[in-house]
Amino acid sequence: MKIAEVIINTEVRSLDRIYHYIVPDNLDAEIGMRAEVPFGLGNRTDIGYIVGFVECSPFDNLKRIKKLIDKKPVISEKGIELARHIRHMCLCSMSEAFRLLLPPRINFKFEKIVSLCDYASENFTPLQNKIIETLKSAGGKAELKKLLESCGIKSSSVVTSLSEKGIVKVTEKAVGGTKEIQRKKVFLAVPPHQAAVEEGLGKAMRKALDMLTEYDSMLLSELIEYAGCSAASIKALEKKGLVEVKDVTVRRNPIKTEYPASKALPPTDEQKKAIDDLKKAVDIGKVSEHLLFGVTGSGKTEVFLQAVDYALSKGKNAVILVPEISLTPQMTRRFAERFGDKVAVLHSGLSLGERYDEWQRIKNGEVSVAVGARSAIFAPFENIGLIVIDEQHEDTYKSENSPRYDARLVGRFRAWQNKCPVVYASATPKTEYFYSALEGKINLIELKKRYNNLDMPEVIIADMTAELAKGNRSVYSSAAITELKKNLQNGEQSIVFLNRRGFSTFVSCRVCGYVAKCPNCSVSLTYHSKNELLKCHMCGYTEKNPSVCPACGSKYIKYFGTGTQKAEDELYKIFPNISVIRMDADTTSHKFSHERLLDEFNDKKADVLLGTQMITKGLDFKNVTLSIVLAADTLLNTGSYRASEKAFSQLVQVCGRAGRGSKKGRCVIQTYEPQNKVIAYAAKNNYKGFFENEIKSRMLMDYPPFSRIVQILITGDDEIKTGEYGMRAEAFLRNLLDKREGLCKAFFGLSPAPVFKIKNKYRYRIILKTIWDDEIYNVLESLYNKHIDEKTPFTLEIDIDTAG
DNA sequence: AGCACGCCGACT
DNA sequence: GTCGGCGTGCTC
Repeated sequence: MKIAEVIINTEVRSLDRIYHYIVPDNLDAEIGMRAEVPFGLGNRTDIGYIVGFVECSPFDNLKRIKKLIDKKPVISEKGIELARHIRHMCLCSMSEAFRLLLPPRINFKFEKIVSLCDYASENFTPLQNKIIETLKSAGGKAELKKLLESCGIKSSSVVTSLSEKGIVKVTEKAVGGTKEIQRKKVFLAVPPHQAAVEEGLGKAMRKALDMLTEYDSMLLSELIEYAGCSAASIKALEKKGLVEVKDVTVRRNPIKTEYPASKALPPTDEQKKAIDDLKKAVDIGKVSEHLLFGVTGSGKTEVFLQAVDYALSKGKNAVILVPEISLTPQMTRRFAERFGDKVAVLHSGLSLGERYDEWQRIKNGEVSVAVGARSAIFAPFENIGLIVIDEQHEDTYKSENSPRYDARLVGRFRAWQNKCPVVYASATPKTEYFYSALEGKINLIELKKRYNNLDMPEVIIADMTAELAKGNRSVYSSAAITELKKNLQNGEQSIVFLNRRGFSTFVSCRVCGYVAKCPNCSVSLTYHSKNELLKCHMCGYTEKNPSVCPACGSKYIKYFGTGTQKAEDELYKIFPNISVIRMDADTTSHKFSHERLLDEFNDKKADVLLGTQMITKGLDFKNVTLSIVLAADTLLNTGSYRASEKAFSQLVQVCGRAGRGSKKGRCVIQTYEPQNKVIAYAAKNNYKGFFENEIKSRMLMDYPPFSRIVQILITGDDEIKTGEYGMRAEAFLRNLLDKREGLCKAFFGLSPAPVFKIKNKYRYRIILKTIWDDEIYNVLESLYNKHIDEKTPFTLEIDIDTAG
């Protein structure tokens, strides 16, 4: 008898184990297929993943698989092995891990439908009567959950009793699955000039219409959000015949395939060595790790392209990860130019249908290269010859929601499975990785020269304390102003970069000190000038910007902080004729506005591009010769042990934006701390100097890679009870650690998390520092399993700083 | 989670 | 007695 080992697809962690099912003779079950199986006392139908077969089972009364969902396995055996690995590393369930390996929404659920049968009148209990009456008024059919809800009944035993008597019938219906999502889209129904002169519209309607004129068509939900109007306003516009609302399937073409084919460029000596190293690693048929350490503009992409080309020539596939693909269309473009329709693109900007299609193309072997963001590391290739992780220092490689996997570590595991090389590339590698490279655990490949031997930009550090002493109270240093003036005269473009952290815009009252705070989270609300709203960055709560102080009634309530807005205003004050494009969360909330603003800047429609983090990412403007960093010190001192590393990499990145064309670039870094070592090393683009300094301080402070930092986050609705549960978890953990001498180096017991309340949940944390050893995973697994077993109303999340 | 089983108070 | 609420324990 053939017995299948099955993992039930469920959110419930306590069901995360193998169940045995008899495979009926007529079914061709294979490992990696999904099946419909009866589960639980009521034998409800659930989806199960077949992960193996056994000859006999210690359980009697095995149930039988009902039917197979897939004709071919959706997950390979290597995929199952990968899921097990993810489960261990991320402390998640198998079905959560499987979800990462599959396109979104391919699984569905079964709903129970109750339908009324013909029956002879009987004496019914009041509740039974209520059910029958409700069913009658619903047309004889209703979904079980909704039926019980509308009758105000909590247990389903009444329905069971009716079903046993044959008065109702309970059936199952599959719901969900890979259906395209239909969304409402608003189109302009009249020519733009007519829309512009249309009269008799309210303020909200006018704004919505103007916005629509600008973009031609927008999703209804987006239009409502960005125009700050209501659905009623749009309805009114529709009634007037000015706009049309249609249902559309959201779909965009991921790659415009008409790119002209590109050929391999002749590599420089350094590039050639790098390419040869990787080719050898592909040939050797063993797992290997490489750190491609190359300054900006050293031609790393060309190295990837030629190494990938080689892997493909050996009949293998390749995976290329970029930090955030919607910000780096260049990468997709260059791969599409070189490999044409052999490339699949995967990222969050794709519609469900597109993602499903791309996944299928990979699975069916129609493509051999996958380029994408974090989740593309799960591209369902069977035979990988090369994995590339570009800009490997970026935080986006670690997932922020559960399962919190690190794509770099997943890449390493897949490289091990596929016996192939994995390449981490960066101009400013993560400290742990560079350390590993120096230790010889990772092969270090250096690209020291910039392509075409471009000079690195000249960097000026402006001491803002001295500026202040000289009486300059402006946001801009005199050096910045001088350099900007030069650029304006020469018709060259400039970039002004602000760190979001130093420039938040919260609203407060000058009279009583009231600060607008989120009612659900312990953070201040942020002001958005676009739609005059206050928004919470944690939970998305919004309210109207108050005109008088809600606490004291004063009119002197203003938004605070020198935001991007202020930096822009000051530019206009100093240079009245300057044209500036401002890019921040405020001006780019619309999906396409980001690309549009960048295109405008690229077309030289503005002198200055001013913005936050988002303007530093992989942009390549040839005419930019000056970049200015405001308040560089706010990048430091963030309290995280990774602050220096992050600040360094951002400063280097901003400097690198200047002088990518034929002209030499300049960069002005403004700071109140001009003697700061991190800034000094960044100014000289001296990574190795920075690294030496950083690794010493990491060793001194016992931070990674010399230790592991673990954070345990406990959240719950009730402030006191959550704290109490946290104390119990802490005691349990301490006990576990006591049994393993030498594992834990430091234990910081339960304390409120930095943001104590998010979405009305109270948050506590425990932090530990342990030795660099995998044993900690076992300890945390025990803690986690105990938490699951206890079935409390609290959540316990564990974050192991795995990078390294 | 979802479902059954079993215990117990309320109500005919 | 019977109905139905609620706590407990299991799911191959």
